[in-house]
Amino acid sequence: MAIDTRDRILDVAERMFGERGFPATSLRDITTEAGVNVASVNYHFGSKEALLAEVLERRLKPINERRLELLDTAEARAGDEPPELEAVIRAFLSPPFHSQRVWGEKGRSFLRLVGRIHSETNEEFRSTFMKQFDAVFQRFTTALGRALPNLDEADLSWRMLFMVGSMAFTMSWGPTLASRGPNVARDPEDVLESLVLYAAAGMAAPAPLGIPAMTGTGR
Amino acid sequence: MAIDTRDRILDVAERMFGERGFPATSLRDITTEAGVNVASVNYHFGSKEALLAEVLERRLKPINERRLELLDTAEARAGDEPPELEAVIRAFLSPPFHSQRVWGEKGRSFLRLVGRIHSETNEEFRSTFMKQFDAVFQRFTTALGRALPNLDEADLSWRMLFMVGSMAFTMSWGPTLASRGPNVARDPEDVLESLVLYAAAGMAAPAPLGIPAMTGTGR
DNA sequence: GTATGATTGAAACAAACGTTTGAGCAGAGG
DNA sequence: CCTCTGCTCAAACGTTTGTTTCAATCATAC
Repeated sequence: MAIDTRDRILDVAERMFGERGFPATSLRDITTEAGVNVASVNYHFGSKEALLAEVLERRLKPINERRLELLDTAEARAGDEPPELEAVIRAFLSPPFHSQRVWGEKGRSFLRLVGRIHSETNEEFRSTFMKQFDAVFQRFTTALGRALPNLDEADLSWRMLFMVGSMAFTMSWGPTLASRGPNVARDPEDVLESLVLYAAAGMAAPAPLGIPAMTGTGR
Repeated sequence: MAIDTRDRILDVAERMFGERGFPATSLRDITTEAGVNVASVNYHFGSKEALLAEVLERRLKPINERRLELLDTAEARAGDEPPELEAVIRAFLSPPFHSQRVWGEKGRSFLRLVGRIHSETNEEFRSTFMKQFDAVFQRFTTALGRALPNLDEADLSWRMLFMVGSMAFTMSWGPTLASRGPNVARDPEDVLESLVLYAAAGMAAPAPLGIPAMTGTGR
């Protein structure tokens, strides 16, 4: 019957992990809904954690590749100059939101899952998982540092944390907020626009404390 | 022996929920570390979920009260004018960070827990839990709307989501980031300053799309 | 047609979970 | 003295967890 058991499991797992969270979803929940046997998870993936890893990688790999692509073009367009701040931010934020469009409902629950990953897996899983992002973070930190020369390493790191935070939180809570009613509901593409504007303005805020290196945009 | 079993359980639960997450922490983990019997949790709190609720309320109640206090003074200081944007934001963000100072290590793991709450409890728990925040959100949304008259309801809601996202994420990941080394480590009070600056700039960003009601970068 | 290797099925596994039980203990009030 | 109340304890409760087992089934190549 099953056209492809593997994919059926991946799809259902993605949705359920996103809706209920990883620890709260049992393998039997998944396999029952997918109409496959419990054993097939361990047969195809090895373990529940390995299933999660595969669910993530399947979607995240193209997202991160796209991020680097967009950053490449932004940097190429700037030539020797520092890349444009908003372009860098957009290169980082837009791929996951754009994927939401492409993947429809599936993509949406995946985004909620990504928003949750940071908080509901154990440390060792995260660290092995985060290696996928090392190259991405490295490149974007460098690019942001060039676009914002008045910020030191600490400022950059913390502001990137702020940005990733709004992104992750928006991914997991956006659907909930949007269900509040037509007054606040927004097209994902518009949410992205808002987020890019917000992050760009936040990034460009004057450096804190009394560490002005190039004090630019004063009040 | 136990001076106060209740408090011992609360303290250990707070730390472990913060470190490992709620679903990943078993009652036996908690009671073993606290040196008390497993049954005492159900005796004193009724259930594991009720324990979590009490852990949260114990710290969150004074935080939210303090938020409203600070907002009161900010609005009083402004008289009939809209309150100052940065003051409103600071009123919202500073109490949890300040509590980190007061409570030391305990407060820190609590902040991590708060950052996680949004993603690792089931929907019904969250909705009953979120009622504590309704009044706070209401007041702050109104205040922000007065300080930023060029934003409509949707803009305000989403930007508040962005702000809460950076806050929650910083709470749960700040300690990890700070452990990266002295180049990025920062005093909690300084992180708060960065976050306030970032959020204030993001909030004050021009309204997105083509919905300018009062177009302008500020007042 | 039959052999072969990949996949699925029902059932069982041990371990861990949150919760409950009921006996036992301490101290205060009468 | 006894009794009552608040609390702790070891043990067991019934589920559910992720994982394993092994026979049955499938598709494909010989």
